[in-house]
Amino acid sequence: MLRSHTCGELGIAHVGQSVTISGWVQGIRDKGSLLWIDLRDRYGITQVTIETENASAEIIETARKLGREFVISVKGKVVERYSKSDKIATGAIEISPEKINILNAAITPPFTIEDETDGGDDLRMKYRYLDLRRNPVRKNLELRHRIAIETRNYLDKLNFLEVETPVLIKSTPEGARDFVVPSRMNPGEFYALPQSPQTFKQLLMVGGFDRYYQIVKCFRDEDLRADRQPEFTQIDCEMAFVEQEDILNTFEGMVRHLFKAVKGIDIPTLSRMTYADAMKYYGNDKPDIRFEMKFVHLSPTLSEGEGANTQKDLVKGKGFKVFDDAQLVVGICAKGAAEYTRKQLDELTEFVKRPQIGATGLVYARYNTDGTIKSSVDKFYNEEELKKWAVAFNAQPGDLMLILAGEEAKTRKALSELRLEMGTRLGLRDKNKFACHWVIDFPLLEYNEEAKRWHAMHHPFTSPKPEDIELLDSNPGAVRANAYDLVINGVEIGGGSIRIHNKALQAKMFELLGFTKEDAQAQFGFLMNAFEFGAPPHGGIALGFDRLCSLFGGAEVIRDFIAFPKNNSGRDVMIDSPSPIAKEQLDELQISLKK
RNA sequence: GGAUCGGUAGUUCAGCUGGUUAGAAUGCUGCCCUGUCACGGCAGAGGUCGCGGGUUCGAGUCCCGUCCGGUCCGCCA
Repeated sequence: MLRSHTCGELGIAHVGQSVTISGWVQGIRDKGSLLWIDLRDRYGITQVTIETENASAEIIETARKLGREFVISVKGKVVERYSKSDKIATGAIEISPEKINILNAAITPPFTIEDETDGGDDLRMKYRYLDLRRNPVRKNLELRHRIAIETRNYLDKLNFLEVETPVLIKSTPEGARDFVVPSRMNPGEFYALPQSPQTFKQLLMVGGFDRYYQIVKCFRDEDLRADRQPEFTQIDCEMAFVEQEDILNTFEGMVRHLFKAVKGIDIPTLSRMTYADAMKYYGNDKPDIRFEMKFVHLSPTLSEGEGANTQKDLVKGKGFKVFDDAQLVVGICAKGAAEYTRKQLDELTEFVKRPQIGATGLVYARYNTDGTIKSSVDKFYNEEELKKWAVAFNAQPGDLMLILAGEEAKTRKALSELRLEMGTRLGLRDKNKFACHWVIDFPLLEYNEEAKRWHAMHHPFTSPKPEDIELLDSNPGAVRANAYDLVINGVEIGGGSIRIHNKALQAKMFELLGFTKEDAQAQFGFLMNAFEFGAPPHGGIALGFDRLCSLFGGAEVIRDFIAFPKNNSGRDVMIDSPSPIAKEQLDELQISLKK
């Protein structure tokens, strides 16, 4: 060993001992006759002190040659410091060196290796191995490790087996785009990298492994985001002989265990919300319930029908065309925001009018602290009518009502964005506060306008609720699935379903999704065949591991919780991939490139 | 595929309405300094203003195109 101790463990108890420590030069402070070297490794920083009066010429010469990030080892005595530091764990001692070895010189790094680095994201990605030396990045990976260990601990105790599934699998038409891998031995044919081990874990259930899990890489060739990488990690789980309730309880237990074991936080029992309510009250299938600010409907909703409840209609027929023509008029009440200035309200209007949000405008009504109500539509609604709004919003003096109108789906989505924006502005989205819940009863199918056909909302193996099966032919969009999402702080952390384990029902699903019998057989015959050999009822869930880590770490970007992440364009700027391959390789694979 | 913000010293940024020699901080180099720990002091080096074209007497600044990066929409069963 090139060290007897790490740079983080020496303290006053070691004074007088002869030790060897190794690490990187964090910095040097040269005061002429006194010179300090901060030596850093994964575990901490230890100060090496050289008094030029007493030190050998060799040591002084070596020390003055050092630069940042040189790798050195220092043999010397632990001595108590003359002036101690309480900023670092080893601040009470320093090393008086007898010998300094330069193990490797280093050129000046392009950014500072400090907690608050001066490096931009791009540079840090290019020199990721330097970025990894920084405390914040290291701590994120330590957190990731801890979450993985605790996940395994929890699942192992419950008899789950970690089983590896193949990475070279088969491309399927459903879902995300596949990354594909050409097969040299099978010219013209391709493997696909798994979007998830979905079918394999179901086959493990058929194979009698009634409790499976895997912390596993998944691959999706879709456009990226701050919380999406082309390769990402899932905690993938499946159980046999269970119903939805069992899955929810088991993984609620896991989430609570992780919060307790990793962060020391006791999470209350997870609440549940139906998909329909999530959309109705939050305009979003993954509501952030750290704060209320539920949607308030000022006109009957589409599902309730035109004029179904005229008493509820507080806005129509007063000559305000925007509301009269709207399919939906819906708003939120921002507590205590009545004092928003014109400028702030204009900002909010601009916010909802951004093309990504897509609202055409924003109506506001201030419930002033003097009890009067001032709205942007006073021309159409008198004080008495506005008071009725306030009642509907349950608004108090000092509150601000924000209202959007328009086509239902678009308006809900826009108001959802506005709600989150207001939550942020009002400081209601504390990253140290965690609100976990289940969204259940997702629709089985959603209609894809572009492809003019039904798509599986979760995936094609999801079972419909038995009581809704009769609707499969008459009203496919109304069929609910035994599908559920785990949502934490408005982030979709996981999702799963009870699967179909019956060949006939699975065949029916494929038919609904527009597969011919032949296509279904060719793509998923192996699964349907397996179902004929005694498939147990089963279901499962998959949790986004990277997202879970970033959530625990209080970040929204998952990149810094991955040792070697890719950028927004799916590139690894450190190794510069993807990259062209040699003509010989292409030839061997029987691949020719389009010009 | 689309929206939007950015690209100026090794790095992070400033640079207004187009106008003299493009600045600051930090890092780097040299010298001084006996208790620093974001050490301090003095001096110095360091620039194809992403790239191409255009407007203009004159472009870091305006226009067009392009490349790269961030965030978002579409997409992500």
